[in-house]
Amino acid sequence: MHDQTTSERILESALHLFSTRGYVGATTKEIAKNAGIAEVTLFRHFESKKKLFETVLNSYTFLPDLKGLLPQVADKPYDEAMTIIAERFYDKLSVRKDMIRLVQAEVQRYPEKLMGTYHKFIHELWQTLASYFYELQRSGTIIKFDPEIGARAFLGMCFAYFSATELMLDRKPDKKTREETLKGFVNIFVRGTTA
Amino acid sequence: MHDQTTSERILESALHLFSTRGYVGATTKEIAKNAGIAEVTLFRHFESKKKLFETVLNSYTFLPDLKGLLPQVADKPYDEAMTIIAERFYDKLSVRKDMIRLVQAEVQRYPEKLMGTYHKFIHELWQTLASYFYELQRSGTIIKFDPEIGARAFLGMCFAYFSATELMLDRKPDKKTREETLKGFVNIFVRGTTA
DNA sequence: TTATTATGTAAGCACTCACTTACAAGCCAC
DNA sequence: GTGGCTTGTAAGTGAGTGCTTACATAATAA
Repeated sequence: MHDQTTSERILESALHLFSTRGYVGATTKEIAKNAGIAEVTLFRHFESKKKLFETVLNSYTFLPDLKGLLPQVADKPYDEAMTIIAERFYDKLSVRKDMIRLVQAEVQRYPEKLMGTYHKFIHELWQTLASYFYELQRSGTIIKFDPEIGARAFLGMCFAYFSATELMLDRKPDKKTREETLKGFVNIFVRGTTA
Repeated sequence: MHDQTTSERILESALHLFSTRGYVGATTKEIAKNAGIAEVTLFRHFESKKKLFETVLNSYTFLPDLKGLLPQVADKPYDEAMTIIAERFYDKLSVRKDMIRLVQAEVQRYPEKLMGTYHKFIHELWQTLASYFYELQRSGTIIKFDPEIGARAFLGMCFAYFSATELMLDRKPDKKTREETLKGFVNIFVRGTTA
């Protein structure tokens, strides 16, 4: 009947409700109901709402890692590689939509914990793409510029596009529109950086 | 003693607390205390917390308008104009930080109202910058590309930079770092679009 | 069978929060 | 001064909300 454990179902339900209603706005009763269990069962698995929230934070990541992606595109032409990066980055953000919303909404309330992991992840993202740029600069494929600023620029426009469409307006653009927009971003960026 | 009216003080306090604690997390008691008035006075000015919230939403804008800025830079060289736009855009976002946080956090709760205004404002932003690009394309200064996608790309990287530094990490970068980063964005974008 | 474990139902407790009511005090116009 | 107008203090109400306790039920393991 259930292929997930009760704890997993609670965590999933909690992530979704925390992300849409916020920490204070999500009630334990509703989290339980959404998970298909009784409220008291929730407290048998997690000693308090606060602990449940912290477990959610530790159970899911909210940013994609590019590390696994880069080796796959390293030997492709520059513009093709950047297109793949843009689309995969957007896809992975999309899958983690709930978690991203949660972090954005609660970063004010839990600065130590959230900002710590946020900082770590985002820094790694930039560094990874920056190191790719650095290689291309050494091989003379692209011009010299601060690789980290370049990485921020590129990931920034992709993130802002994701944020505007899926986080704020909350309607996914159709595949074609999305591909054309990202391709437009890539074209400008690639033209602006190719040697 | 007070150069603002009581209602204005309440609205200001409410904006700040709604934006940092969220709608549910901000209590009327704390809003009143922060405004330096008694809680009951708050309810004499606003019939409910919900009405107060809606009044806050209607009292402040959260996105800068570029319309006033463009005429001032229209006759400057392209790269110089874009630098000014980037910096002013960032500045104005920075001033409206509270309101932006509020919109991001509560867009899930008040989709009709917030998404309506959000959509309207951001669309106008894009359109304004896009029309500037369109002019430059006609005069042959920059290459042909979808002006709206270009506008989204440029404003997107600026917004993402603002969001990462001031909304999430919550520490303003020093002026020099900020200027260098934005200049780096502009360089890539301008090189990528100049004819 | 018997004991253990995971879950459900039901009731309730302590607390907070939005909001109200009643009354007093200061201020300003006339 | 008198009468409005605004604000403050104090007390309270009713509806959640996190969390607990007590007891029953079903499945599983010994």
